[in-house]
Amino acid sequence: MPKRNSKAINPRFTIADVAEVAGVSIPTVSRILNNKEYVADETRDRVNEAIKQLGYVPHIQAQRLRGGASRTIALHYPVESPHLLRNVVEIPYIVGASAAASEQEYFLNFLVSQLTPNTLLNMYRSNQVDGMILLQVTLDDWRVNLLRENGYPFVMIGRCADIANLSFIDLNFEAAVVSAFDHLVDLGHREIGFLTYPPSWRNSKLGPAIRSLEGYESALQKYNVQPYYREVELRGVEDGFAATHSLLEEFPQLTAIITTNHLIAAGSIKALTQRGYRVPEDRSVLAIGFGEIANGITPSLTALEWSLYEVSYQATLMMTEMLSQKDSLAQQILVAPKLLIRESTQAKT
Amino acid sequence: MPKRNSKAINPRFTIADVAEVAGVSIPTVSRILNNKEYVADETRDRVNEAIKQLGYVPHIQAQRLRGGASRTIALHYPVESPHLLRNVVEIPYIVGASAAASEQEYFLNFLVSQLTPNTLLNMYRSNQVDGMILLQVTLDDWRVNLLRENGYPFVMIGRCADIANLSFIDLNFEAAVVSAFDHLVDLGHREIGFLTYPPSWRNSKLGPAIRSLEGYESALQKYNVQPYYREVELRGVEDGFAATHSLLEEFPQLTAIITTNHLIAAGSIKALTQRGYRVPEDRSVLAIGFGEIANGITPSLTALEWSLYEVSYQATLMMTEMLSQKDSLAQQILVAPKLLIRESTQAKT
DNA sequence: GCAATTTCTGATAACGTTATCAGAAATCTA
DNA sequence: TAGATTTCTGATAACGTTATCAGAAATTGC
Repeated sequence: MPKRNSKAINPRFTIADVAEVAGVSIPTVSRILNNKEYVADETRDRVNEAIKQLGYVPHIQAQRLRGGASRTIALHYPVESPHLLRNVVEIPYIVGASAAASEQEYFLNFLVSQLTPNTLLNMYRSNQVDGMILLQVTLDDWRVNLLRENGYPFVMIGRCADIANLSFIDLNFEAAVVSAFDHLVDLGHREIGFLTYPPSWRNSKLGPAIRSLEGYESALQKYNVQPYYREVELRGVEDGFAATHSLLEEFPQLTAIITTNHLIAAGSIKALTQRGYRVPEDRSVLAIGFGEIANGITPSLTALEWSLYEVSYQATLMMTEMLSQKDSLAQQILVAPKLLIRESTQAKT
Repeated sequence: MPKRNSKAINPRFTIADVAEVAGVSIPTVSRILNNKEYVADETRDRVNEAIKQLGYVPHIQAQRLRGGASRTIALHYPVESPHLLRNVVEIPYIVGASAAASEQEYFLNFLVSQLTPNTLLNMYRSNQVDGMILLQVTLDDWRVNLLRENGYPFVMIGRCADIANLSFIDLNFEAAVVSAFDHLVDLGHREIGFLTYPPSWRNSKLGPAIRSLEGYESALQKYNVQPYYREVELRGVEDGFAATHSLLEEFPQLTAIITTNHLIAAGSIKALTQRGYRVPEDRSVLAIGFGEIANGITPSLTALEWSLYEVSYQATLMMTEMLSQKDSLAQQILVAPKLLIRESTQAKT
């Protein structure tokens, strides 16, 4: 038995130990580990036996030092105040990415910190990551510009304005808003209120905010209906509650409300109830978004929903494919939401 | 300007390039990078200038190969079917761990896959991680046993039965259940139903299930009240809905319900409403758990809540401390929940 | 049966960093 | 001022792996 690493309680064997036990040279062991050709069956068996006997596992940093790639992908979710993070809907993003990364034999680093341009570039320069998946992409996102300029691989969940040659997977918010109107107009509603993303999102050019409004414009034209809308902060139920009151104060004729967030919808329902309306008998509420909350609300929420797990799973596959085939073309995918009819919408009486 | 790495679009400079530009030797650059003593100020300035000029960043795999540690912590959250994962409450666990890891200059790998004993050990053996944070720890958890036997560092969120010399941070479920009774008995309730974790959790000896029941026993004794309880699956609102109906069918005298999950509480409220009770005027509902949903439910949920962000932040600090000081003692922390009085409980009339 | 080819194996160098050591230069001590 | 000490720097080796090359052994071709 070769000498053990005295620093650790448990032995850490190296390729040299395996070679010694099997009575071969180090490169021969390496060849067998990497399934190279030209190895005699008898030798292979003997080496594999030694590997098994020692419980040998290659030192991953050494492999990467020689090999170049770090086989690590980072998922960057920029959060200003992580400890205040309360909206809990995005975990499927992380789980989906983690699952896909594992399957492709990559590691997934999850990053919530605010990055500076330098720390972002250093992620690549230090070989810490091979590629990144960016969440919360704005229309003019400095991360995208910087990585594009420097030729570092990345995939967006969401997208920026200039998407030439960039890979992304995005939720189709335009289609979502139009579908929301489709459903409600089908049910006979014509006076429809819309609670959309806050001005801050629009000002920082976040995709959902911008494209929801574009979808809203299309829907208004398509059905020749009047605009009734508010831009709402997404901090929680209270914001939906206040905005719905404000909207109905000005436009009491509304018979349905569309929100871009489930909690906001919960606030709408609260406000409508307080004003003496029953949901869905008197007024309908339709949410665009995601999250288990849809079932927790009374009445449960009819919603246009996306599977965030699928989205980030796909994004991660796009990333690993991009890394394995250097010259692959940019992939651009838009995902339409699914209409899940629950209890909060009903035909206009 | 030294030669560039022709493989990359962008240059990757090494310590040798810096040394050449600054006109010093490689070890001198290394010394400056690592803030070692005995470097002339003039030399230091010249080298820093070169580093800045080249945008040099150390190759992280090379550092780790030489240094031994990988400065990576993995957060293991075992999920049987990741794509089916719907309960979205645990994201603060990930965010908290990620934030703490960044601050301590560690990387956080998030793992959802089911691990085998071998893959778990190989995480350490291959130097992929220095330590792990384990979620969903059972009372007799094979991961704990294996890592303990092999002397690999880990921290539990939750805990197993034999905690001698192990570090963990756990939610104090016993105290939570007792506090729940404190609050309701204070309000005059005596006939209190309890919806607790499913039998499967109890059978696989998951801590919350076991210790909630222990807290339940204490509370029953403390207030000399009768037990009325159901073990409930936690798939969603429907489970709470059905269990509450079942419980009230048998014990119509109940005036309050305690649940161990916010969605289950939402189901309880639905069932109570359907049976003609107003919440909180006629019946009270109190949840033990976490998540923004508490505000989304109508009426909003009075609850005993934990900050999962804080919990995983602390767990990660425990891990990094353990890694930096070899012989530190095991830390064991129990966190009591905070009572947040919202709308769903009220004095018995 | 001898050259040409294929199969197999090991020496050596390299990846980019840090640790160790030794020697040179500068400073201090008496 | 000579010796001792401190400050500074560079040569060299090492971390654990993979790639390249060359040479030995086995197989093939004519």
